[in-house]
Amino acid sequence: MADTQVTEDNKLLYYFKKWTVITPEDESVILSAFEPCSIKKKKNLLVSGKTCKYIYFITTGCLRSYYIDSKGTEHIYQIRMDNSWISDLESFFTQKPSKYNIEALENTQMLRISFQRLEKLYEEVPKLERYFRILFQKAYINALKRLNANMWETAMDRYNDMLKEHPMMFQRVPLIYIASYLGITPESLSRIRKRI
Amino acid sequence: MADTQVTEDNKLLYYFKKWTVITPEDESVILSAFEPCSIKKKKNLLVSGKTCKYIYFITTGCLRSYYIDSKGTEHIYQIRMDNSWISDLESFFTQKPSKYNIEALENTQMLRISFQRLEKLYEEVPKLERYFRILFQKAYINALKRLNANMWETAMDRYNDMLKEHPMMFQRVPLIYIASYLGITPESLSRIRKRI
DNA sequence: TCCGGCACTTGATCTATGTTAAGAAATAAA
DNA sequence: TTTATTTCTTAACATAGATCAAGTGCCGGA
Repeated sequence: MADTQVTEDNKLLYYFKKWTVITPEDESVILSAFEPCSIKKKKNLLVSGKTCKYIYFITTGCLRSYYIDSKGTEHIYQIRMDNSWISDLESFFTQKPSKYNIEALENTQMLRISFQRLEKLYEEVPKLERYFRILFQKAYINALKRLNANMWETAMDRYNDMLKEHPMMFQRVPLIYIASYLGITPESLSRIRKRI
Repeated sequence: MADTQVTEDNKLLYYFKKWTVITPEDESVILSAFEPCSIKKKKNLLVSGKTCKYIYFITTGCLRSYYIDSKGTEHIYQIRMDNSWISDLESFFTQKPSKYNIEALENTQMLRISFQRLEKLYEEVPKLERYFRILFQKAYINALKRLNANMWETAMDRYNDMLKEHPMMFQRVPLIYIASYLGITPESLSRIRKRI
């Protein structure tokens, strides 16, 4: 178990170090700010109406975030797997109730940090502002790409792009969720797959 | 003219100060890093194939960024007016050729900073990392909202949302551009407007 | 090991939006 | 003021993807 712990922590630091300089002293400050947590498959990490208290770095596992529209239909806007972040950022940063749900698609291990603790951590390790600045820059650019694809490309093109860029997802995530993430119905996705 | 200059600069600093602490010494460092520039209506700030060398803070004016698909159709992904930033961030941060064009819809005044100069400025005024971290956080959240709206709401709902959130745009931007920004054709927008 | 529900597929029909084409209104240019 | 160009509207028709409905296969829990 102790060994597993170390591996998880190293991956978090590994990503921090990709974009900013972290001293050995910073490392222990950072590690102590995050707390490990885990969730079983099909359980909820966040429920609509509650405030999102944490951002989570997924060490291993898979989660989806979605909202339920006025007709009761679920719409998935994120699917995240190992070594990425998940949260409802709007709720997290405003500390107001969320419209979204986050559910585990697999048993999942994470490292989490609360809003207050993160604000304190930015003061203790200002270099982290740089890491998160670059993280959000990239996330923003990706969101715009996905937006363009959804507005101007066919569902089939989006499906093929996803096959190329996230082949692992098709191994681990049911097609009904991938369909919703692509902005189409499971029936349409099924027809698209038949055509190939 | 000198007076105009001061007003412009104050607005830039005003936005920086909203989210981070800027000392008087920092102020002059920041102001000297940005260079004023302007562009006439219908002229291009960025042409597809060229690398985007600057990010621009619009002091007054209006610009659109768009790309041209394989069929030759223009698709607008950003319309920006006074006191906001415009650039092709992907090209800017990677310093590789852009797929996008940026064109002035009005005579526009801006403050610009190059990639190298911005990197240097981050070192001179590390607090700016915080400002841009928060800026990109918000931009990312907005991009996801726009994505959700485009995937799951009707064109009419998106039009009404835009009327509410950006009423000024309808005064200053032709409907053909707003239609493209909303992800529909001018004909569809025209029909939507007739129904109201 | 059997059952019940979830995941996936297929077909028929429907609908929002796109496409094509044309003309009116508004704005810019001459 | 006249002309040219861009913006906006309207109508007829086309289509991608949604909806509704039904059926198959599979996995996990009693």
